[in-house]
Amino acid sequence: MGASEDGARATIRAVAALAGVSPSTVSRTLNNPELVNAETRRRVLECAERLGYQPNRAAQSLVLGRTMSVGLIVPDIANPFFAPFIKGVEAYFRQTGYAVFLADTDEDGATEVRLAEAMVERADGLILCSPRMSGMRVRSIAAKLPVVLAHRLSRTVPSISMDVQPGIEQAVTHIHALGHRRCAYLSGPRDSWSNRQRRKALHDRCAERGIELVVLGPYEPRFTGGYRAADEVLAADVTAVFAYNDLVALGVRSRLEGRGVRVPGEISVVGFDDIPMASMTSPPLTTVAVPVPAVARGAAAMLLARLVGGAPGAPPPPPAPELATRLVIRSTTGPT
Amino acid sequence: MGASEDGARATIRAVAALAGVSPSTVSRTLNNPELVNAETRRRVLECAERLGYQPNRAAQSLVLGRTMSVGLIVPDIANPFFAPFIKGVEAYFRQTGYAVFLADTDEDGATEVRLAEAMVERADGLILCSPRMSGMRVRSIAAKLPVVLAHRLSRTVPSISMDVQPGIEQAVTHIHALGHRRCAYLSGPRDSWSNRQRRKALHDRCAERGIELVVLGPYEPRFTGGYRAADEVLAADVTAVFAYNDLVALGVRSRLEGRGVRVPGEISVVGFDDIPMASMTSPPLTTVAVPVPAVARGAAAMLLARLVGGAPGAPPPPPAPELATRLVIRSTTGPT
DNA sequence: ACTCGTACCACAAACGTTTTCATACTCCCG
DNA sequence: CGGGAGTATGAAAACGTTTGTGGTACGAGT
Repeated sequence: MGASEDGARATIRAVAALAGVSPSTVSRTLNNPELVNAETRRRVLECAERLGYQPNRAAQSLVLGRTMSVGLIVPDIANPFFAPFIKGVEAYFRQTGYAVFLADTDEDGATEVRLAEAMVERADGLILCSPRMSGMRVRSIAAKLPVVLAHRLSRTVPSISMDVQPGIEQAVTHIHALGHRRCAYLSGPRDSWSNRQRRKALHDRCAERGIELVVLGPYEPRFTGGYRAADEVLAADVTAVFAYNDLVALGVRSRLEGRGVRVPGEISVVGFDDIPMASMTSPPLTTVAVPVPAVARGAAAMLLARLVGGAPGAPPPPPAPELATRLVIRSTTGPT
Repeated sequence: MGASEDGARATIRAVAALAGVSPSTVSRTLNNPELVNAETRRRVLECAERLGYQPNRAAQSLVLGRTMSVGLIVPDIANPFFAPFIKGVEAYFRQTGYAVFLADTDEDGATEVRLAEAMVERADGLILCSPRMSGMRVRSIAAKLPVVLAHRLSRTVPSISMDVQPGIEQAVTHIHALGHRRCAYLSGPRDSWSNRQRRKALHDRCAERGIELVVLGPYEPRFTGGYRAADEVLAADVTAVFAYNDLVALGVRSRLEGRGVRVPGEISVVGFDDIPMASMTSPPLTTVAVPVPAVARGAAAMLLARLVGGAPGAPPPPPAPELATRLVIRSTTGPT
């Protein structure tokens, strides 16, 4: 770093003075190089380099009216389902010069709203991942800055989600083929859009095949939630359970085993998400895999498009085909 | 939300005009209320409320010279060890009005440096979690903005870490008591400070008790790393292994089981970190628990102190007593 | 030689705050 | 009744950029 730094950061004026030009010329060399003479450009660039000049972000933001950062709000960083999502979004924006603010709502709707409101001041755009807040709230926030919803679809706000149908179709077919006729769905948070999605799809597919589906819960979408669910599952007299997500599935399995119930011997368990852990436990979990990185990239791309393209028009594109879910059969499902 | 918003955000001038005062008075009402007349204050506040006025962050940053945001750089968000850390830091700063930028280095030293450099422009301070970069790099960055190191100790830069000794002491005692005399350490990333810490402590304690310690690796600190390690473990002819972290421990256990080796029947496994997953697998993992939330709070507090208190003096305080690690005995360790 | 065009650059305004300094008013005391 | 001490407010500078407007110099065309 061949910069001769005297503690204080170099301003544009300093490099202008050093190069013997005006600040505007420096600005232009940096932002519209083609507008300045080659020789001047060289000199300015050299001086900027020498002083280690970095434009002041605040000043830029002030005049340009944008902060070059975006917000990302997720329900729970500790939930392994969101890690690849966060990584995906971050990776995408890294190349674009945008920084991303991350916030964690602790699965709480009120916190979510507070955080989103706070983001309005600091970010140019916002990605709401699996938001819990009401559609009205979402619209109110979307009115203040570009928002895209991930893992939740909306007609009024650009949004992206995976297509839950194929995976659930496959799961129900699988369970039906194994001979199960009475199953349970362990539901997730009541205000979660994806919970409603999953429940409905499951309900429809089961009905089609004459499988009786009892809905249990809601349970908190963590390991401990599944733990709680297990006892209610045993009371419900079912031979297979679909869990809201893998964490819950893992929880049930663990508790079931603790109570001496064999999985899949006596009860089959199907998870949702296919988090890394799902393949690591023994027995590994049968689960519906979700193309999280694709959703993440999609969400990021949509937001970026709204950020650079001025037109707020263009209605949300339909879920792309690569966003389909699919069943991954491992070892927690077996014949009745 | 009784704001009458006409799309464009209200400026301080707008509320000044509405309240019939000068912008300076509005600014004072908001920042030094005691300096303005009670009646004026009431009126200004009301007008601000009515317009939904929110000070423009960029403008504030520009004049105040601070951005009210801090950076947090971690090696891997997907690693469950870091989730509570991130949450802890975020929760701490949430109350202080600072926002936190999160970045993920993908366990890569070069990426880490790049990200840290990028943070310099946008944040007032920086928390480097388990940094891989060289001490020189760290100092170079610390020269540009307040930095605190977490999970790595330094004499020149404020830093905080847990005390690894008690946990390792307990683990070695435990393993020794179970009759093991030849063990392996599955090392983590070569450039990781905590890896060196753990290896050294382990080495010393084992030597004291006449336990032979063979060091294997390095392995990448994930599940798959442990998978790879398992085969080398079998070749090393040991009866117990200490893994760099829980993910690796889980990986070995899984692969060992896959090769028909019973844990803890034939080989005992000790992890490190006590991530949530450690207690969920079967058998649950014996591991050295790390007080991550305490470290997170400590790091955040140290950074905040440097941010508000002007004096950069005060040398880093020694690790507080509550930051001790401790062994959690579960079911992956047993007698030889 | 004069004009016109082009290429390059400087000047200055603007972005929305905070804060210093000055001013006007009020009140109290001598 | 005049002056000094507060108290409350306004005017203006400053923070570091970007960008529109205008001016200068130079070459070419008539």
